[in-house]
Amino acid sequence: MGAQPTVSDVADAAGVSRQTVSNVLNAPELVRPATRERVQDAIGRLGYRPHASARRLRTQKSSTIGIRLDPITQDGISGSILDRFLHSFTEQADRKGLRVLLFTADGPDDEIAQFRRLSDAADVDGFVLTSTFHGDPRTEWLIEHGQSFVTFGRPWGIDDMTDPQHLWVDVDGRSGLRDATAHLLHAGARRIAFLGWPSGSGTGDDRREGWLEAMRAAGQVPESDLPGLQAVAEDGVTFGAEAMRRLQAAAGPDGIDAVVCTSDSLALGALTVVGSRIPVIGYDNTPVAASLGYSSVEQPLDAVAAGVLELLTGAHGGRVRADDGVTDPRHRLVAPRLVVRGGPALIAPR
Amino acid sequence: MGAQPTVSDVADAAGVSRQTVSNVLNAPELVRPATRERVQDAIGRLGYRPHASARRLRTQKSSTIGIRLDPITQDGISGSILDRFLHSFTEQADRKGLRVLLFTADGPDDEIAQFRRLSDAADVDGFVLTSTFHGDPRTEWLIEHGQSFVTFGRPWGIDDMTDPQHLWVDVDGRSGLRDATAHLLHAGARRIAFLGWPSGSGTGDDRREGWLEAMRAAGQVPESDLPGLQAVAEDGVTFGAEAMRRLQAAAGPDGIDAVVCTSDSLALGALTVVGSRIPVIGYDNTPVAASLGYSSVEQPLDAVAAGVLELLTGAHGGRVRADDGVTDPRHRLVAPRLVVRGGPALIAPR
DNA sequence: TTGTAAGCGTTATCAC
DNA sequence: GTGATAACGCTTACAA
Repeated sequence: MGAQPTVSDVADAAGVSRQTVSNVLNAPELVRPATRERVQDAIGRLGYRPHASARRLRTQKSSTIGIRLDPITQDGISGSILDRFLHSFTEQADRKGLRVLLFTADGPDDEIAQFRRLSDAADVDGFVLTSTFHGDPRTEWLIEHGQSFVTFGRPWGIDDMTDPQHLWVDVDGRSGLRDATAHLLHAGARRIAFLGWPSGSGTGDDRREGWLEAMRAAGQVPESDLPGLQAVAEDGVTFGAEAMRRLQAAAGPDGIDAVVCTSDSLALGALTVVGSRIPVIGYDNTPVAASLGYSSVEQPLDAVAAGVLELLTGAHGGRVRADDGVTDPRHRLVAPRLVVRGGPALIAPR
Repeated sequence: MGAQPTVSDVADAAGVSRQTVSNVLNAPELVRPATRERVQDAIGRLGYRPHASARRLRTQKSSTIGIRLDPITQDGISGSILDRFLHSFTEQADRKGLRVLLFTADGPDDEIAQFRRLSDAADVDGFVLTSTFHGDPRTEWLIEHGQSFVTFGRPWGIDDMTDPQHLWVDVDGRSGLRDATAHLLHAGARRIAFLGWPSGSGTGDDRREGWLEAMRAAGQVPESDLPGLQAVAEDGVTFGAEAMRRLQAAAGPDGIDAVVCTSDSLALGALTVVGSRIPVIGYDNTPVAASLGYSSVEQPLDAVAAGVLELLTGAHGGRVRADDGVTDPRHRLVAPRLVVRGGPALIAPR
């Protein structure tokens, strides 16, 4: 390895000044083609690479995005969703010359402490937040402290959704569940149940709306029956199973023709109860849904990552944009896609 | 927010020189308590935080570890294992003042290109590699180029395992499967089958050895029957199901009492075939195993992360160590733990 | 114990 | 178009 060559070394090797080397790198058009070539050649020969920290110090830009790793969940199977987003985001960020720095935090307050730490130390130029929730204190702090950030997930407060300072990208869960429900209706199902999270979670309520809309549009079930076709549970396979049993008990003589869920975990729980007797559609299209063969609504994470990045850097790419100059739309709502599968693999009975 | 204060600002505020401020931060014992306190006070008042890039430039240390995000797998459910490791690693690294930088790569060659990019730019001081495999070109490159690194996973080449330049931490999969098999034997099972990956994968062969050892130690099944109690398949739920069927077909009249697998994906596949008729034990203790309630061998990822970090930084913590001065054991083999569960939730038949 | 001076590798400013 | 000079914020000799 030996010491890495510096601009000076390249300059000497090419017979030019340090400055010219820098220009070749950062403003090639200012440099005469012949010289440029000579410098490029020296760069290649010496294997020169700019020293990232030096450049960051000088330019006062870290070209680094901070992102918190979600806490690991116990009873869910959807951990891989952030994983996939992260993968896609890292890959795309890399192509724009941005690095992704990880951190962890115990709860929102700790996360805010981390924001402060990382931004004060000029370690990052901006943040990506995931799992936004109702009355999220994190975005407030970030706005107040002039930090660039984009959230994967809408702000769920009353007016927050149109706050020009809050850039966000989200998946249109409502349309996802509308599509899932419509698909089942089209396949002949009438009484389609909804299995979701307790209300108040924003995301969950939104998805529930999609089911409601589709059910009302179809008009196959009287409005008065709709409440009985819903059950809520915390996310998790066991909770899903439990809620499914409640649903069956409450369904009355007509029963249930199909189920749509707000997560693959709930769907899997439901499936452990109903098996392949009735179709169950999940949400997130996790590997588990794919493996077991049940339908699920897929979030287009590549598109989400691209949107987040675009909002963060400005459409033209490059470095993280300053606060001002935001002229593009400030949020993106991307449509999910229903992945239809035959039905779950059968786990043979005892 | 305004500009961040610098050492000079703190020095002025405390009525000392820049140098003294730096000493308070990096060598407090050199500074008289009274002055130290005055400086600390000014730091607190101004909210001073050292500029990370400036410090890194000066010290020629990035205090950053690079880690590649595994490619996302299609048919597997174990993606979350790296996820959990990453979480634990990031958290522990953070406590030692190390940052974790992410990158992605398409295959080993591309990953090596990334190594070069990140190390040439002095963006990272070292790497953590996951998913090592037979004849892994990555470690060779890293050694050759004097880069610090630790692998999660043993080197599987002939002599590589004792290569003093290759630090590694791994989970003792052999003992994991030995325990799993022993547990089943203890519970009364005799003919225990092994469902694993095609030989050559190091990790898989090692785990298979554990099963073999336990079976031979028990002596309940004649040696000549053992080959018939094995099936191999690529990792994945559907592959696992298929292999399980082959296993049943080949088992002969005595059948199979239980199955141990090299992954939760294979185990789930097997379960879709045998249901709860016979016990199946997986590997990785993924959320899916927990949710569905089948037993699995858990990798102690916190311990692995701690080991990796320790090897990377030296037992005393702090910064990433230089190449020389490695006196501690150069690898850690940590024992996994069998998590016993009642049996899989039943997916009702059609 | 504290202060002075130099330099880490880069880029921005301004002469030439 | 190219080159000297300064500065980004920090740490580390070395001198006081």
